Amino acid sequence: MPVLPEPAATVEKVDTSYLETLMGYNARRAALRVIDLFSRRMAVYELRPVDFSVLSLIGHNPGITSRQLCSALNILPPNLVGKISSMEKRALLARKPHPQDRRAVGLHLTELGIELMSDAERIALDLESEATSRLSAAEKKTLMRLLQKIYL
Amino acid sequence: MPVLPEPAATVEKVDTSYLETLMGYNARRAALRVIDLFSRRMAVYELRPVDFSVLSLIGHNPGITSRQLCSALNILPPNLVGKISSMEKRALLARKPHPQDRRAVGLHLTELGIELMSDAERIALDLESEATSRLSAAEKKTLMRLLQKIYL
DNA sequence: TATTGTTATACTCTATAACTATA
DNA sequence: TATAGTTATAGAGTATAACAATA
Repeated sequence: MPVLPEPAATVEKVDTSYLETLMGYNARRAALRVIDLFSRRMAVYELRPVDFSVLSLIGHNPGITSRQLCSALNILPPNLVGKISSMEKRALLARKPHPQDRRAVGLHLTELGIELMSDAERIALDLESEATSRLSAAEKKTLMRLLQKIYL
Repeated sequence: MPVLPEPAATVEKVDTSYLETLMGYNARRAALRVIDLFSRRMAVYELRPVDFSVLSLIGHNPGITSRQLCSALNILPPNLVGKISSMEKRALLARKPHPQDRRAVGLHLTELGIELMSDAERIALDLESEATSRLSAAEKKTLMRLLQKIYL
């Protein structure tokens, strides 16, 4: 009977089953997948995911302040400043004096901003259904609801 | 009859309902929530989420190569080099010559690495159940399955 | 020729401290 | 004294190009 050589430690197929039991791992991988697709599709509009969220919230909440945006989107004020001024330079949004508080600034979409977001929201809808193409309508609804139970 | 002044555009409560219809938004917010918790709990071990994934895959796949790690975790080779050498300096992992391919390096956990990951995986389990405390066991299982249908 | 691992490097994202003007 | 917005800056994450050694 021949003596088999000690098998060398090599990995044929990587076993990821443990990581796949962790919610953090699954949520991160899924989020990155959708966001990568989003970034590629929105590149023509030069809108990153957070830019899109900011413009969308301004569009649906005319007069919203920077502070309110930061709270709603969980971003820090210093990191919003550059985005706002950049999008103001692109004439996508306008800053107006806040009627009650002279420290604050009310944010509004311009006509150009409204048009761009109209296109962008249509693109977003397409890319979302592409990213979730393997889920049924009921599964999508369930997934959204369960995700919101985590972060809301 | 008094003429009411034109109401100023101020936002009382921010309406986020549109964003909450987007999978990308929900997945990103939920992932960031779990990962923030993870980062804070793992700070004592100086393990970031990706470091944990790397050590975990090495632990469950002794002899795995950098290239295999990059493919499995969707990270780029140049961004793994620093992590590997840093964790080698901390004596958490060892690099051994690959038995068949002299270009490659097989990665293995040290005794110290095994002990640290044993603790870390226990912490991870705790923090995961904290992050998903509002979900039933069945909901957790469903959520994992649906997330995997997006990225796997 | 193609692949593994690596260096250098640039760009983006995120975080903290400190300032100003208003409340 | 506290808050809205801002500046400066440091650190972490992510991307591409190019190289040496080996397949």
